[in-house]
Amino acid sequence: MTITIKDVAREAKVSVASVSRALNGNGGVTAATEQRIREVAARLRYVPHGAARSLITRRTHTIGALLPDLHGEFFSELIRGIDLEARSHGLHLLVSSSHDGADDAAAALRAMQGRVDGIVILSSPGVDAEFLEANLPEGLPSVLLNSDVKSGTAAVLNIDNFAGTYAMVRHLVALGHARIAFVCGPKDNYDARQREAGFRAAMAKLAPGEPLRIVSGNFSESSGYLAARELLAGKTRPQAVFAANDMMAVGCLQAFKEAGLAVPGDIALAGFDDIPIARYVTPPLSTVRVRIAELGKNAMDLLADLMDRPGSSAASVHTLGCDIVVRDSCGAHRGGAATTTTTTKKPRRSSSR
Amino acid sequence: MTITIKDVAREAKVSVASVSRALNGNGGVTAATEQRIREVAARLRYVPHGAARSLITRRTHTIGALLPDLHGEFFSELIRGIDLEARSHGLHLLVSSSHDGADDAAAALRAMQGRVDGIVILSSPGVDAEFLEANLPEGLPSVLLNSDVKSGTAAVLNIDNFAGTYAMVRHLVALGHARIAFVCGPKDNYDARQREAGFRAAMAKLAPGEPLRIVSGNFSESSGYLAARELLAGKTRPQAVFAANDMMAVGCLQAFKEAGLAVPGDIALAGFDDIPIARYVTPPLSTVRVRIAELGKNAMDLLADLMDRPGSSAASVHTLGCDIVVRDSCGAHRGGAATTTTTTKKPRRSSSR
DNA sequence: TTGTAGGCGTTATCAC
DNA sequence: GTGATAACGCCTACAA
Repeated sequence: MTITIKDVAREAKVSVASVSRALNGNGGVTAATEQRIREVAARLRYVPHGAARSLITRRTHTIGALLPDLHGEFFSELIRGIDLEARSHGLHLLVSSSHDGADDAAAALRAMQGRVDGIVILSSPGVDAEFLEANLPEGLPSVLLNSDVKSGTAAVLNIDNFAGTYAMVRHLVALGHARIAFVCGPKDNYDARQREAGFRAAMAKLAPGEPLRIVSGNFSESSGYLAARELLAGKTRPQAVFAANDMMAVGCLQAFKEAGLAVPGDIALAGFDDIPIARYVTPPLSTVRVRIAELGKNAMDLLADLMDRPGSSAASVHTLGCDIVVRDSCGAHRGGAATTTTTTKKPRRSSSR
Repeated sequence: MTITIKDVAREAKVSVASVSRALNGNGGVTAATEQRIREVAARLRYVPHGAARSLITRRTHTIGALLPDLHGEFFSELIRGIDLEARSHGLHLLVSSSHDGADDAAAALRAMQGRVDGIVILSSPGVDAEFLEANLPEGLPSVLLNSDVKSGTAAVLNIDNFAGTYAMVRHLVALGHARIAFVCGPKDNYDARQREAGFRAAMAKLAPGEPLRIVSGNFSESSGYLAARELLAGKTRPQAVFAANDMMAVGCLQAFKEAGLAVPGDIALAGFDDIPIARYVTPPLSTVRVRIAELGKNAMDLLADLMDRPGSSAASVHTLGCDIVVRDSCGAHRGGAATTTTTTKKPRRSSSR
């Protein structure tokens, strides 16, 4: 059937050991024999069997990505970023999406055993500290994304949701909008919680007198639509609405249009994520840009780092900053974009935040 | 280090054979011992080593996906579709994107040897019949997507670009637009070629007298913008513009707006793909919907089929139909949407088209 | 029912 | 420089 190293050895009249040496360029073989072996191998279209090689080498040259779902811009961009960087490290990518919560994720994690050299895990409701404690294979280098678990063994990389939200509120306030309402995301989502916290902190500091107006959504367009209707039904209409993600902002936009409100004339609007659609709605949506592909790239780099020096339980926390991108939806087109810098916190396990 | 079947065997005071039997549920082991073994395995957090198991089992429970790139809606939706169906077959997904052409793809294909049970290949310029002949591991079940190569060993699955374009032209003509211009895609892209062919055929049949107006683009938004400017610069302005994909249509839309033209009042516009953005531009874009996730699902099903009965060189050609979705950009909102049916051609290797 | 042993395809460690 | 041969972790005859 499929041809093995033995076939090459027989054909080239050498031992399998020599074939291995020649093909792996480890030296210890004459240029002449190496040449001959390479020719035979090429002629026979010999390709080493990955699993067999991994077994003895203890390396798969593959990293795993465990995601809750593959739906939407965020995930595809993230995978793209990871993949791009993985390639440049000479690594392959095994993706696994767990739709059905923690059990599913646990199974996926098990299946990765012996198939990957490291793993990137995007946190999701069921995937918390104790889950990882129980299911993460020991000694497997891993990077946690958008998670508040402080793992002793994994590196953690987060988006700076807090600073991003804060910056956007500052921008809105600077534009003269003090009565800002917030459409928050699902409570069990880490990013959503951070964004809401950022909003609360920013309002407390930047618009101290204003009563907090927060309505709940679930990151979906329709939930944004509903939230906007709820806001519009209130007695005092907000001057600006800040949605915790772009899709909800798009939903708000729809509701505003239906209500005959001009954006930003009658009401300003801002989102979070900067998904491609944000640029194409009318008016173009001001938002907080998350450089998702870069997040993936950084995660991969972090992982590669962990993989290079195994055992070094470099549990570290990193944060990727985000910019605010000003378009038309919150009025007063301005040039600059505030940028949150990327920071890295070293091992300190204290609960500093 | 990582714990193996031997550790479980020792701890449970049985042989490795019994552990294997117990854990794989093959029977031939007392309920009592199985119970004990399972407990020990759970306590030790034993997880079989994938590579080792694959080596003897000859199965990896993994399929590979070879894509030219991971950028854009199309790829992410495709992966999603594949992944979803792969999961339901109990298979994992190894993605590999080859950015640098054929050599890159060849390397990726080699690396998959022994790591996957089957493979889905999305065609790209360098990946043609002879490439596959040379690089596709023999006996590895494979499905080709959007490709015109008639492989003897692989199943082929295509979008019905031809019928989709044809249907859209019919719709435009029915709306009273006879002077339809076409913005085509890159010449080295299979889908692009098919769409142009569909347009030519449709125009010849449905608007016989009209001179053909075709300008070239490359599927990018900016190329669409440029193409529209070129069209507008001509002596007679077209009544409708049909872009070979949505991103180019979006570019056209921008150009029309800048030229002070109302869509669809002054000029109608249609695209192809139905990417999410299509719904959010103003006016919403009429387009030909490609059910990309379904394409991925079907590809996976085809592959699973091939994997089930190995050796059966069931080279077959399948086509996935597409609908036209009518929004506001081409005038006269109508309800229904023409649908191209999904067809399957059996083994016939003749060049029927 | 259970254990022993051989082999999957490769690399690594020895001898020669 | 080259060739046996022992791992790597697992499954599966075959024997007990």
